[in-house]
Amino acid sequence: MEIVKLKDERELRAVNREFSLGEYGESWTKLERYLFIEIYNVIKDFYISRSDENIKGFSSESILLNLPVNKLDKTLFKKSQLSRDLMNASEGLSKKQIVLKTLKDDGQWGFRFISMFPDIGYDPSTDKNNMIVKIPSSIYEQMVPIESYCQLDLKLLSVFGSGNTIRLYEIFKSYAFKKLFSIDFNELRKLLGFFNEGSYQEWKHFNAKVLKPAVKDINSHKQYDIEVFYEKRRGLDKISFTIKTHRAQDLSKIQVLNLNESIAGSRYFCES
DNA sequence: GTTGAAATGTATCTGTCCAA
DNA sequence: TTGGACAGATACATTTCAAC
Repeated sequence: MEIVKLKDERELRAVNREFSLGEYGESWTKLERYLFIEIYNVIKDFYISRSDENIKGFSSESILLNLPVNKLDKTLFKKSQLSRDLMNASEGLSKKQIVLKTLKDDGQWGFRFISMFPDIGYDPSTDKNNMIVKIPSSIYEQMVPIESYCQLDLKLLSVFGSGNTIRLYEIFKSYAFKKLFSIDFNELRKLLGFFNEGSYQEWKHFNAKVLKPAVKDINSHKQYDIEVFYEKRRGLDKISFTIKTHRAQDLSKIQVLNLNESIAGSRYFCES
């Protein structure tokens, strides 16, 4: 695993804590996660009125955005293989979907499959500086409730060894403002997606294979962000977590944008 | 305080999957 | 083909807690 060098400047990303990349699909490569975060960042900047320079179009149906290729963190790509890595990660993202399933008492299944990035591309002959990403409204609407945002350390997301750690880091960060919070074992399994899969039904297995290694991983980088302590009393389902923040983050810059307001310098297409 | 059962923690092994 | 990550099972050690 890559060792993070101690630097003062950390790059933070605000991510809606109700909308986790850890929940959708089991296998995300690091580059797919990274591109997801960068796409997310463009949308977040737009919705908090920080920047709309990368928004090509916006309607009630979808949002179309530019992802500047030259601003991507080159250290995450293989040398001289940026374009190929980018294509592979984009292809991976194009296959990601949100799956919503419900089972009624009478045995009937309800379902909805939504592609997260139905149109993602890069055409250097047209625009060599930007990738184009189109996101349906049903996806980006899940991204925008600003009051639910928490700030994630981008470097940490790229360094964590497993998806379990990333998802738990997101969960811990979303509760970090509380300092102390409790959650039932099965509720935590649901958040991690294990409940539906039926995995880790016993606490000792869950603790040994998921929680403990993830907390150890997160705490090994505590100087950049948070340190996690937890306790589960015998016979109780409740797990008590204490989150210690070692590096304060500035939340004051995040503001809520009223979507009914007109956007200054609007170049967006409106729904007909 | 002692005891013993139950719960929990830890170490280790096997098998699977995936990327290099 | 190989090595690493991970899930799951098992055996054994340790801790907890209620009953006495």
